Amino acid sequence: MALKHTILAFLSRQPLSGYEVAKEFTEGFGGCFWKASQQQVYAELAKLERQGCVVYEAIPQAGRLDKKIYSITPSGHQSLIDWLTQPTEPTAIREDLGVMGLAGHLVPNQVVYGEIERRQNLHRDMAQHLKTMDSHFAKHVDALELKDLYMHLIIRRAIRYQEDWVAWCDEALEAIERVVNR
Amino acid sequence: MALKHTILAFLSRQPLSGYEVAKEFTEGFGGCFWKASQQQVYAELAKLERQGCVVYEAIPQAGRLDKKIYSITPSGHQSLIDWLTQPTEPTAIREDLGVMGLAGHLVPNQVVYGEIERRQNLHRDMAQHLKTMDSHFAKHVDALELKDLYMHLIIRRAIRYQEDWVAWCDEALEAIERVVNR
DNA sequence: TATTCGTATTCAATCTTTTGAATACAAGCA
DNA sequence: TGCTTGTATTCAAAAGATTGAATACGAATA
Repeated sequence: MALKHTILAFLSRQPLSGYEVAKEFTEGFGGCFWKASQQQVYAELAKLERQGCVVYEAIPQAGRLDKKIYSITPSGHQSLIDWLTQPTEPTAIREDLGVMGLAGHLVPNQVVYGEIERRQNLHRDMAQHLKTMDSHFAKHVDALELKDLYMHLIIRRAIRYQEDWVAWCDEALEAIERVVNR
Repeated sequence: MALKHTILAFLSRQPLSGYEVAKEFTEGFGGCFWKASQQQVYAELAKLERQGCVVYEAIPQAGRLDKKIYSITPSGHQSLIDWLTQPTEPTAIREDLGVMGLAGHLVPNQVVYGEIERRQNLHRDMAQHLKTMDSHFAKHVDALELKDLYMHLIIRRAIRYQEDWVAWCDEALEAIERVVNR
Protein backbone atom coordinates (compact mmCIF):
# COMPACT_ATOMS: atom_id res chain seq x y z
CA MET A 1 0.00 0.00 0.00
CA ALA A 2 2.98 2.29 -0.31
CA LEU A 3 2.10 3.34 -3.85
CA LYS A 4 -0.13 6.10 -2.55
CA HIS A 5 2.51 7.35 -0.17
CA THR A 6 5.37 7.02 -2.59
CA ILE A 7 3.51 9.25 -5.01
CA LEU A 8 2.72 11.70 -2.22
CA ALA A 9 6.40 11.68 -1.29
CA PHE A 10 7.37 12.57 -4.86
CA LEU A 11 4.84 15.38 -4.95
CA SER A 12 6.05 16.64 -1.57
CA ARG A 13 9.32 17.47 -3.31
CA GLN A 14 7.84 19.15 -6.37
CA PRO A 15 4.69 19.21 -8.50
CA LEU A 16 4.76 16.65 -11.29
CA SER A 17 2.60 15.38 -14.13
CA GLY A 18 1.41 11.77 -14.14
CA TYR A 19 3.90 11.06 -16.86
CA GLU A 20 6.74 12.39 -14.75
CA VAL A 21 5.63 10.45 -11.67
CA ALA A 22 5.53 7.28 -13.74
CA LYS A 23 9.05 8.00 -14.97
CA GLU A 24 10.27 8.23 -11.38
CA PHE A 25 9.32 4.57 -11.00
CA THR A 26 10.69 3.27 -14.24
CA GLU A 27 13.83 5.37 -14.57
CA GLY A 28 14.31 7.36 -11.41
CA PHE A 29 14.74 6.86 -7.75
CA GLY A 30 11.33 5.32 -7.04
CA GLY A 31 12.32 2.12 -8.79
CA CYS A 32 14.84 1.46 -6.00
CA PHE A 33 12.07 0.41 -3.67
CA TRP A 34 8.73 0.35 -5.47
CA LYS A 35 7.35 -0.63 -8.82
CA ALA A 36 4.34 0.80 -10.60
CA SER A 37 3.16 0.93 -14.18
CA GLN A 38 2.08 4.12 -15.91
CA GLN A 39 -1.60 3.09 -15.77
CA GLN A 40 -1.32 2.44 -12.06
CA VAL A 41 0.17 5.87 -11.49
CA TYR A 42 -2.57 7.64 -13.43
CA ALA A 43 -5.27 5.68 -11.61
CA GLU A 44 -3.71 6.36 -8.23
CA LEU A 45 -3.38 10.09 -8.95
CA ALA A 46 -7.08 10.26 -9.89
CA LYS A 47 -7.93 8.47 -6.64
CA LEU A 48 -5.67 10.77 -4.65
CA GLU A 49 -7.41 13.72 -6.24
CA ARG A 50 -10.85 12.40 -5.25
CA GLN A 51 -9.52 11.96 -1.71
CA GLY A 52 -8.31 15.55 -1.64
CA CYS A 53 -4.67 14.56 -1.17
CA VAL A 54 -3.57 16.23 -4.40
CA VAL A 55 -4.85 18.92 -6.77
CA TYR A 56 -3.93 19.50 -10.36
CA GLU A 57 -3.57 22.38 -12.71
CA ALA A 58 -4.63 21.52 -16.24
CA ILE A 59 -2.26 22.75 -18.92
CA PRO A 60 -3.96 22.81 -22.33
CA GLN A 61 -2.05 20.87 -24.96
CA ALA A 62 -2.40 21.64 -28.65
CA GLY A 63 -5.02 19.23 -30.04
CA ARG A 64 -4.85 16.63 -27.26
CA LEU A 65 -5.80 15.93 -23.65
CA ASP A 66 -4.75 18.46 -21.05
CA LYS A 67 -1.52 17.86 -19.23
CA LYS A 68 -2.17 17.80 -15.50
CA ILE A 69 0.39 19.08 -13.06
CA TYR A 70 -0.29 17.56 -9.66
CA SER A 71 0.62 19.17 -6.34
CA ILE A 72 0.25 17.79 -2.83
CA THR A 73 -2.38 19.43 -0.57
CA PRO A 74 -2.03 20.04 3.20
CA SER A 75 -4.32 17.04 3.69
CA GLY A 76 -2.10 14.89 1.49
CA HIS A 77 0.95 16.12 3.36
CA GLN A 78 -0.64 15.16 6.65
CA SER A 79 -1.59 11.75 5.30
CA LEU A 80 2.04 11.21 4.29
CA ILE A 81 3.34 12.22 7.71
CA ASP A 82 0.80 9.99 9.46
CA TRP A 83 1.90 7.09 7.35
CA LEU A 84 5.59 7.74 7.98
CA THR A 85 4.89 7.65 11.69
CA GLN A 86 3.38 4.16 11.53
CA PRO A 87 5.59 1.08 11.80
CA THR A 88 6.40 -0.64 8.49
CA GLU A 89 6.06 -4.34 7.84
CA PRO A 90 8.85 -6.25 6.18
CA THR A 91 7.76 -7.02 2.64
CA ALA A 92 6.89 -10.66 2.09
CA ILE A 93 9.47 -12.35 -0.07
CA ARG A 94 8.11 -13.65 -3.34
CA GLU A 95 10.86 -15.17 -5.37
CA ASP A 96 10.27 -17.39 -8.39
CA LEU A 97 13.69 -18.95 -8.14
CA GLY A 98 12.70 -20.43 -4.78
CA VAL A 99 10.72 -23.16 -6.51
CA MET A 100 14.10 -24.59 -7.51
CA GLY A 101 14.68 -25.34 -3.86
CA LEU A 102 11.68 -27.63 -3.80
CA ALA A 103 11.80 -29.10 -7.26
CA GLY A 104 15.14 -28.26 -8.86
CA HIS A 105 16.06 -31.93 -8.94
CA LEU A 106 13.31 -32.50 -11.52
CA VAL A 107 15.39 -30.75 -14.18
CA PRO A 108 19.04 -31.35 -15.18
CA ASN A 109 21.47 -29.64 -12.83
CA GLN A 110 22.84 -27.63 -15.77
CA VAL A 111 19.46 -25.89 -15.97
CA VAL A 112 19.64 -24.85 -12.33
CA TYR A 113 23.29 -23.87 -12.61
CA GLY A 114 22.70 -21.89 -15.80
CA GLU A 115 19.75 -20.06 -14.32
CA ILE A 116 21.76 -19.00 -11.28
CA GLU A 117 24.54 -17.76 -13.56
CA ARG A 118 22.00 -15.78 -15.59
CA ARG A 119 20.53 -14.24 -12.47
CA GLN A 120 23.97 -13.36 -11.17
CA ASN A 121 24.67 -11.30 -14.27
CA LEU A 122 21.32 -9.53 -14.00
CA HIS A 123 21.90 -8.62 -10.37
CA ARG A 124 25.45 -7.51 -11.08
CA ASP A 125 24.13 -5.13 -13.75
CA MET A 126 21.44 -3.80 -11.45
CA ALA A 127 23.97 -3.19 -8.69
CA GLN A 128 26.14 -1.29 -11.14
CA HIS A 129 23.25 0.85 -12.29
CA LEU A 130 22.28 1.68 -8.71
CA LYS A 131 25.85 2.59 -7.86
CA THR A 132 25.85 5.08 -10.68
CA MET A 133 22.65 6.57 -9.28
CA ASP A 134 24.26 6.78 -5.87
CA SER A 135 27.64 8.12 -6.93
CA HIS A 136 26.54 11.72 -6.49
CA PHE A 137 25.72 11.06 -2.81
CA ALA A 138 28.46 8.54 -2.14
CA LYS A 139 31.18 11.06 -2.99
CA HIS A 140 30.63 13.16 0.10
CA VAL A 141 28.63 10.97 2.50
CA ASP A 142 29.97 12.74 5.55
CA ALA A 143 28.79 16.13 4.34
CA LEU A 144 25.23 15.18 3.38
CA GLU A 145 22.32 16.79 5.09
CA LEU A 146 19.76 14.43 6.59
CA LYS A 147 17.40 14.68 3.62
CA ASP A 148 20.07 13.50 1.21
CA LEU A 149 21.45 10.95 3.64
CA TYR A 150 18.04 9.23 3.76
CA MET A 151 18.02 9.09 0.00
CA HIS A 152 21.53 7.69 -0.04
CA LEU A 153 20.65 5.07 2.55
CA ILE A 154 17.70 3.79 0.58
CA ILE A 155 19.79 3.50 -2.56
CA ARG A 156 22.40 1.71 -0.43
CA ARG A 157 19.67 -0.71 0.68
CA ALA A 158 18.95 -1.49 -2.95
CA ILE A 159 22.65 -1.83 -3.81
CA ARG A 160 23.26 -4.18 -0.90
CA TYR A 161 20.27 -6.25 -1.97
CA GLN A 162 21.62 -6.70 -5.47
CA GLU A 163 25.16 -7.35 -4.26
CA ASP A 164 23.91 -9.91 -1.79
CA TRP A 165 22.23 -11.72 -4.65
CA VAL A 166 25.49 -11.73 -6.57
CA ALA A 167 27.34 -13.14 -3.55
CA TRP A 168 24.71 -15.81 -2.96
CA CYS A 169 24.95 -16.88 -6.59
CA ASP A 170 28.69 -17.41 -6.10
CA GLU A 171 28.03 -19.45 -3.01
CA ALA A 172 25.34 -21.51 -4.76
CA LEU A 173 27.32 -22.11 -7.94
CA GLU A 174 30.33 -23.30 -5.97
CA ALA A 175 28.24 -25.62 -3.84
CA ILE A 176 26.56 -27.16 -6.88
CA GLU A 177 29.91 -27.64 -8.59
CA ARG A 178 31.30 -29.39 -5.53
CA VAL A 179 28.38 -31.81 -5.39
CA VAL A 180 28.34 -32.48 -9.13
CA ASN A 181 32.10 -33.14 -9.32
CA ARG A 182 31.96 -35.46 -6.36
CA MET B 1 2.86 -16.36 -10.80
CA ALA B 2 4.87 -18.85 -8.82
CA LEU B 3 2.02 -19.73 -6.48
CA LYS B 4 0.77 -22.33 -8.90
CA HIS B 5 4.19 -23.86 -9.32
CA THR B 6 5.11 -23.68 -5.67
CA ILE B 7 2.01 -25.70 -4.86
CA LEU B 8 2.80 -28.15 -7.64
CA ALA B 9 6.32 -28.44 -6.23
CA PHE B 10 4.95 -29.30 -2.80
CA LEU B 11 2.63 -31.90 -4.27
CA SER B 12 5.47 -33.34 -6.33
CA ARG B 13 7.03 -34.38 -3.01
CA GLN B 14 3.91 -35.86 -1.44
CA PRO B 15 0.10 -35.60 -1.57
CA LEU B 16 -1.26 -32.97 0.80
CA SER B 17 -4.56 -31.46 1.87
CA GLY B 18 -5.26 -27.78 1.29
CA TYR B 19 -4.76 -27.19 4.95
CA GLU B 20 -1.34 -28.80 4.86
CA VAL B 21 -0.27 -26.87 1.76
CA ALA B 22 -1.31 -23.64 3.46
CA LYS B 23 0.76 -24.60 6.48
CA GLU B 24 3.81 -25.02 4.28
CA PHE B 25 3.56 -21.33 3.50
CA THR B 26 2.89 -20.05 6.97
CA GLU B 27 5.05 -22.38 9.02
CA GLY B 28 7.14 -24.48 6.69
CA PHE B 29 9.65 -24.13 3.99
CA GLY B 30 7.47 -22.34 1.45
CA GLY B 31 7.48 -19.18 3.54
CA CYS B 32 11.19 -18.79 2.76
CA PHE B 33 10.41 -17.59 -0.71
CA TRP B 34 6.67 -17.24 -1.21
CA LYS B 35 3.65 -16.06 0.71
CA ALA B 36 0.07 -17.21 0.35
CA SER B 37 -3.00 -17.12 2.56
CA GLN B 38 -5.12 -20.15 3.26
CA GLN B 39 -7.92 -18.84 1.04
CA GLN B 40 -5.49 -18.31 -1.79
CA VAL B 41 -4.21 -21.86 -1.48
CA TYR B 42 -7.70 -23.35 -1.53
CA ALA B 43 -8.66 -21.23 -4.54
CA GLU B 44 -5.48 -22.14 -6.39
CA LEU B 45 -5.93 -25.86 -5.70
CA ALA B 46 -9.48 -25.70 -7.10
CA LYS B 47 -8.13 -23.95 -10.19
CA LEU B 48 -5.32 -26.47 -10.56
CA GLU B 49 -7.90 -29.25 -10.35
CA ARG B 50 -9.98 -27.66 -13.11
CA GLN B 51 -6.80 -27.43 -15.20
CA GLY B 52 -6.06 -31.11 -14.64
CA CYS B 53 -2.76 -30.45 -12.88
CA VAL B 54 -3.90 -32.11 -9.66
CA VAL B 55 -6.54 -34.62 -8.55
CA TYR B 56 -7.97 -35.15 -5.10
CA GLU B 57 -9.28 -38.00 -3.06
CA ALA B 58 -12.13 -36.97 -0.77
CA ILE B 59 -11.88 -38.30 2.75
CA PRO B 60 -15.24 -38.14 4.53
CA GLN B 61 -15.07 -36.26 7.82
CA ALA B 62 -17.57 -36.93 10.60
CA GLY B 63 -20.30 -34.29 10.25
CA ARG B 64 -18.34 -31.77 8.23
CA LEU B 65 -16.96 -31.10 4.74
CA ASP B 66 -14.79 -33.75 3.15
CA LYS B 67 -11.08 -33.48 3.56
CA LYS B 68 -9.41 -33.44 0.15
CA ILE B 69 -6.01 -34.98 -0.36
CA TYR B 70 -4.46 -33.53 -3.51
CA SER B 71 -1.91 -35.28 -5.70
CA ILE B 72 -0.05 -34.00 -8.73
CA THR B 73 -0.96 -35.48 -12.13
CA PRO B 74 1.47 -36.22 -14.99
CA SER B 75 0.16 -33.07 -16.66
CA GLY B 76 0.84 -31.03 -13.52
CA HIS B 77 4.28 -32.56 -13.29
CA GLN B 78 5.01 -31.57 -16.89
CA SER B 79 3.74 -28.07 -16.26
CA LEU B 80 6.11 -27.78 -13.30
CA ILE B 81 9.09 -28.99 -15.33
CA ASP B 82 8.25 -26.63 -18.20
CA TRP B 83 8.12 -23.75 -15.76
CA LEU B 84 11.42 -24.69 -14.14
CA THR B 85 13.04 -24.66 -17.55
CA GLN B 86 12.00 -21.07 -18.21
CA PRO B 87 14.18 -18.17 -17.08
CA THR B 88 13.02 -16.44 -13.90
CA GLU B 89 12.64 -12.70 -13.49
CA PRO B 90 14.07 -10.96 -10.45
CA THR B 91 11.18 -10.01 -8.21
CA ALA B 92 10.43 -6.31 -8.19
CA ILE B 93 11.36 -4.75 -4.87
CA ARG B 94 8.43 -3.29 -2.98
CA GLU B 95 9.57 -1.93 0.31
CA ASP B 96 7.46 0.40 2.47
CA LEU B 97 10.51 1.70 4.30
CA GLY B 98 11.76 3.16 1.04
CA VAL B 99 9.37 6.08 1.35
CA MET B 100 11.62 7.26 4.17
CA GLY B 101 14.29 7.87 1.57
CA LEU B 102 12.08 10.40 -0.17
CA ALA B 103 10.28 11.94 2.75
CA GLY B 104 11.95 10.87 5.99
CA HIS B 105 12.93 14.48 6.68
CA LEU B 106 9.24 15.30 7.17
CA VAL B 107 9.22 13.47 10.49
CA PRO B 108 11.63 13.81 13.45
CA ASN B 109 14.83 11.85 12.92
CA GLN B 110 14.07 9.82 16.04
CA VAL B 111 11.09 8.35 14.19
CA VAL B 112 13.29 7.21 11.32
CA TYR B 113 16.00 5.97 13.66
CA GLY B 114 13.50 4.11 15.85
CA GLU B 115 11.86 2.48 12.88
CA ILE B 116 15.17 1.21 11.56
CA GLU B 117 15.99 -0.21 15.00
CA ARG B 118 12.61 -1.92 15.10
CA ARG B 119 13.13 -3.42 11.69
CA GLN B 120 16.61 -4.58 12.62
CA ASN B 121 15.18 -6.61 15.48
CA LEU B 122 12.52 -8.13 13.26
CA HIS B 123 15.05 -9.17 10.65
CA ARG B 124 17.40 -10.54 13.28
CA ASP B 125 14.61 -12.73 14.60
CA MET B 126 13.68 -13.90 11.13
CA ALA B 127 17.31 -14.76 10.37
CA GLN B 128 17.47 -16.76 13.59
CA HIS B 129 14.30 -18.66 12.77
CA LEU B 130 15.57 -19.50 9.29
CA LYS B 131 18.89 -20.69 10.67
CA THR B 132 17.04 -23.09 12.90
CA MET B 133 15.17 -24.38 9.86
CA ASP B 134 18.45 -24.80 8.01
CA SER B 135 20.46 -26.36 10.84
CA HIS B 136 19.55 -29.87 9.75
CA PHE B 137 21.09 -29.27 6.30
CA ALA B 138 23.89 -26.97 7.43
CA LYS B 139 25.38 -29.66 9.65
CA HIS B 140 26.59 -31.79 6.77
CA VAL B 141 26.57 -29.52 3.72
CA ASP B 142 29.29 -31.48 1.97
CA ALA B 143 27.38 -34.73 2.20
CA LEU B 144 24.01 -33.47 0.90
CA GLU B 145 22.53 -34.92 -2.22
CA LEU B 146 21.54 -32.42 -4.89
CA LYS B 147 17.89 -32.40 -3.86
CA ASP B 148 18.71 -31.36 -0.31
CA LEU B 149 21.44 -28.99 -1.42
CA TYR B 150 18.90 -27.04 -3.46
CA MET B 151 16.68 -26.79 -0.43
CA HIS B 152 19.60 -25.65 1.69
CA LEU B 153 20.62 -23.04 -0.87
CA ILE B 154 17.18 -21.48 -0.96
CA ILE B 155 17.05 -21.28 2.81
CA ARG B 156 20.53 -19.73 2.65
CA ARG B 157 19.16 -17.15 0.21
CA ALA B 158 16.50 -16.22 2.76
CA ILE B 159 19.01 -16.15 5.64
CA ARG B 160 21.37 -13.93 3.69
CA TYR B 161 18.50 -11.61 2.85
CA GLN B 162 17.56 -11.17 6.48
CA GLU B 163 21.17 -10.82 7.58
CA ASP B 164 21.80 -8.24 4.91
CA TRP B 165 18.90 -6.24 6.29
CA VAL B 166 20.42 -6.42 9.76
CA ALA B 167 23.77 -5.23 8.43
CA TRP B 168 22.18 -2.39 6.47
CA CYS B 169 20.34 -1.26 9.59
CA ASP B 170 23.69 -1.03 11.39
CA GLU B 171 25.12 0.99 8.55
CA ALA B 172 22.07 3.28 8.44
CA LEU B 173 21.86 3.80 12.21
CA GLU B 174 25.52 4.71 12.39
CA ALA B 175 25.27 7.13 9.50
CA ILE B 176 22.24 8.86 11.02
CA GLU B 177 23.99 9.13 14.38
CA ARG B 178 27.02 10.70 12.76
CA VAL B 179 24.93 13.32 11.02
CA VAL B 180 22.76 14.08 14.02
CA ASN B 181 25.74 14.45 16.38
CA ARG B 182 27.53 16.72 13.97
C1' DT C 1 -18.12 -26.66 32.27
C1' DA C 2 -16.61 -23.00 29.28
C1' DT C 3 -13.06 -21.48 26.39
C1' DT C 4 -9.46 -21.82 23.38
C1' DC C 5 -6.68 -24.22 19.92
C1' DG C 6 -5.96 -27.06 15.95
C1' DT C 7 -7.97 -29.26 12.07
C1' DA C 8 -10.53 -28.38 7.68
C1' DT C 9 -13.10 -26.03 3.98
C1' DT C 10 -15.69 -22.38 1.61
C1' DC C 11 -17.74 -17.85 0.23
C1' DA C 12 -17.86 -12.89 -0.77
C1' DA C 13 -16.17 -8.36 -1.34
C1' DT C 14 -12.58 -5.44 -2.15
C1' DC C 15 -8.07 -3.87 -3.33
C1' DT C 16 -3.88 -4.10 -6.09
C1' DT C 17 -1.42 -5.21 -10.08
C1' DT C 18 -0.91 -6.68 -14.76
C1' DT C 19 -1.95 -6.80 -19.59
C1' DG C 20 -3.44 -4.79 -23.67
C1' DA C 21 -5.16 -1.21 -26.18
C1' DA C 22 -6.43 3.52 -28.14
C1' DT C 23 -5.44 8.41 -29.13
C1' DA C 24 -2.33 12.28 -30.67
C1' DC C 25 1.33 15.35 -31.79
C1' DA C 26 6.24 17.03 -32.10
C1' DA C 27 10.92 16.00 -33.23
C1' DG C 28 14.56 13.51 -35.13
C1' DC C 29 16.17 10.10 -38.32
C1' DA C 30 16.63 7.44 -42.69
C1' DT D 1 8.18 10.96 -46.94
C1' DG D 2 7.71 7.34 -43.72
C1' DC D 3 9.32 5.52 -39.25
C1' DT D 4 10.52 5.58 -34.68
C1' DT D 5 10.96 7.83 -30.19
C1' DG D 6 9.31 10.65 -26.56
C1' DT D 7 5.62 13.17 -24.49
C1' DA D 8 0.93 12.63 -22.38
C1' DT D 9 -3.51 10.67 -20.94
C1' DT D 10 -7.28 7.31 -20.56
C1' DC D 11 -10.15 3.04 -20.67
C1' DA D 12 -11.25 -1.84 -19.83
C1' DA D 13 -10.62 -6.56 -18.55
C1' DA D 14 -8.44 -10.03 -16.10
C1' DA D 15 -5.48 -11.93 -12.70
C1' DG D 16 -3.63 -11.99 -8.20
C1' DA D 17 -3.86 -10.91 -3.24
C1' DT D 18 -6.08 -9.27 0.98
C1' DT D 19 -9.68 -8.94 4.42
C1' DG D 20 -13.37 -10.71 6.88
C1' DA D 21 -16.47 -14.06 7.86
C1' DA D 22 -19.09 -18.57 8.50
C1' DT D 23 -19.25 -23.49 9.68
C1' DA D 24 -17.91 -27.53 12.61
C1' DC D 25 -15.86 -30.83 15.59
C1' DG D 26 -12.30 -33.04 18.67
C1' DA D 27 -8.97 -32.27 22.17
C1' DA D 28 -6.76 -29.83 25.57
C1' DT D 29 -6.83 -26.29 29.04
C1' DA D 30 -8.56 -23.39 32.78
